Amino acid sequence: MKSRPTILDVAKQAGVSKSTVSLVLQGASSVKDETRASVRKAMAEIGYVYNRSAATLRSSSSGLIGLVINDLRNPFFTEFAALFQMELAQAGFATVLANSDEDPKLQSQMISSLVEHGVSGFIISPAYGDEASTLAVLEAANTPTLQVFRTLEPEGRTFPLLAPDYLTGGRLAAEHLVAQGCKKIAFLGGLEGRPVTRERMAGYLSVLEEHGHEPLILTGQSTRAFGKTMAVQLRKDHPGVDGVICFNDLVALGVLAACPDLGIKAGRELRVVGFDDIEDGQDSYPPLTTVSCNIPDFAASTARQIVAWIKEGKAPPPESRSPVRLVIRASSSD
Amino acid sequence: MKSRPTILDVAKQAGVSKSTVSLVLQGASSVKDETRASVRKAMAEIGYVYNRSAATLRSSSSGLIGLVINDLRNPFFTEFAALFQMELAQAGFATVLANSDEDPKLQSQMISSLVEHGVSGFIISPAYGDEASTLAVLEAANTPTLQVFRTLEPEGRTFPLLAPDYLTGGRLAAEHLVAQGCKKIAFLGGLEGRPVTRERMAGYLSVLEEHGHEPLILTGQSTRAFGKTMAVQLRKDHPGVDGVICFNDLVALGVLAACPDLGIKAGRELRVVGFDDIEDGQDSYPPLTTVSCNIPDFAASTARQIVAWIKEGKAPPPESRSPVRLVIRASSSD
DNA sequence: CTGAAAGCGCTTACAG
DNA sequence: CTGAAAGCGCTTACAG
Repeated sequence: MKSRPTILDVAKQAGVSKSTVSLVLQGASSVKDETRASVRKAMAEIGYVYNRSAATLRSSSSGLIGLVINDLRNPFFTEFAALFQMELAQAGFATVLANSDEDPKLQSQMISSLVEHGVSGFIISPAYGDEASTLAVLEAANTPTLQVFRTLEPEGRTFPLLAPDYLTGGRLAAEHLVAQGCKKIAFLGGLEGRPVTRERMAGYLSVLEEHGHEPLILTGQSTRAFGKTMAVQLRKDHPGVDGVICFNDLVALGVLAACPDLGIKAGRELRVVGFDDIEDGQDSYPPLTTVSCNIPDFAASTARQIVAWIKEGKAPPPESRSPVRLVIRASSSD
Repeated sequence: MKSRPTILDVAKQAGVSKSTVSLVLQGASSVKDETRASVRKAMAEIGYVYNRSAATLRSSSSGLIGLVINDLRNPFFTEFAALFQMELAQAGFATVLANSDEDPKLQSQMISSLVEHGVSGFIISPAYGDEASTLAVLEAANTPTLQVFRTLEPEGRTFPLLAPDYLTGGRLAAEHLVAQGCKKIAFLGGLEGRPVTRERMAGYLSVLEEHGHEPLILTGQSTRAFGKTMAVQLRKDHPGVDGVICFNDLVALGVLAACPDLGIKAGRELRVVGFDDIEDGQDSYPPLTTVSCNIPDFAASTARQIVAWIKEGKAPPPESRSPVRLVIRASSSD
């Protein structure tokens, strides 16, 4: 492992001073094209590799962005993470990943580690619990920080929140089921009392009230397994239910998977709507009607905003909501 | 944004020299317990944050590991990435993520960027194509590099490969279907000629030959959509097929999703086996029989090996295969 | 067990 | 447009 060439080596090779090399590296417009070219050529010749640690130390900007996700195994977050990382790479930033796995202790630890690495910004879809400590670490970091999808601060906002318009999503889903003629519509999944659950549910509740329908709410884990269990329970305890709005697609896919064994025709006897529009829903049986949050746009917009904040100091507004839309498939309209 | 305290500030606060602070930071055993305690206390008092860029510059070890994945949206890889990241965090390393999205150009670019950030090691599940250029960038990095799941170097090995024993997996799947009484077993999905496809298929082929069965191979994309299409095509062109081994679970889930509309009873008339054991397969209808690669163990072992290589210079053997096992569920044994 | 000094590879003013 | 000098915050020998 011989040590890598430095800008001094490049300078020598190109016959200029190291300042000039540094300027070329930073893309400064003040360097003559000719000089720039010869510097670039020298770099290629000796296999120069930019050392960001050195640059970071001097300029205190690492080009690293910390992405902290509460549950990376949920395809919804994965899709976001993958797209966000790629957007960021385009803008010249690398993404340091941390999966907090819904564990606030782990979350604080990982954030601290990212701070040591000098990340220039944070994107966090936070795990709930021990909010004060997480917020304290983040605040101490004193670096642009965006909350996405969820917030640790239901009241007031230290860190701007970017989230889909969950409430409208809940409304769209409920209106659709009412329009399909459903008489008894249940809301399934979502942890009680969480802001996201509350918002999605609020949309559902307001529509039901407008139409004089009785609501039925069964909160719980947001997993396939919970969806399966609930399908069984609905059949047993609430046979009248003819439509369900699920907290997310995983729950909905669980419901759909349980239907055949229960002899329920999903999409006819039981109309099912999910939330998130993960890829799996396109190929389930039957294909899943769902509220799409348009993750590709959301990821691109998140990347743009954190980069703008870092580069130009423009903090986004305390809260922005991105549009959602209903994607109608056979699970609700057979 | 006032600048952060440095070890000098800590030293002043604690009344020791900055070397001592540095030694405490590194956990050197030569520092008196009492001194160590007072240094730690000083750090807490003034809110000191370790600056890794500075440490990296001097010691040329960043504590960053680059994870380059060909398709992060595939749940199989996501699960690996999430678990690997968490293992690594335990060992004091942060994970920088790059999704190459099966694009070799992007892959080279992202690797270069990670090299600039001074990653101490690479884990790569490579995208195929333009192998020479990817390998060149990696080689120039001159840092511990492990290939996982796939290799860019079918012959010889510059970078050790860690992969599940795909061949045995293919055999287990085929033997199981033969034991279930299947007479005509097809192999679905996997891109033609890729090493991973070849290995899984080889296991299948050898078992079929042992039993005097005719093989039927339909390669293609490894997606749910492909599985759905193939189910239709099987019904039309190869109605005799009573068992399928799919390249991965996504293909298998696609086949299962298509069965109801085709009037096929999956698990009886058509026995389906997948590969990977992603979570979704537990809750599909019917639950999916599959070859498990035991990702939690695999991720932990990968983390251990890269850390050992970095810290102790122990490179793993050129190739190691981890055990697989068949998980039998209703999709093949109703 | 602790201190003083040098240096990692850049960027940043400041001259010219 | 280019050079010489200082400094970012650590770690690393080397003395004591």
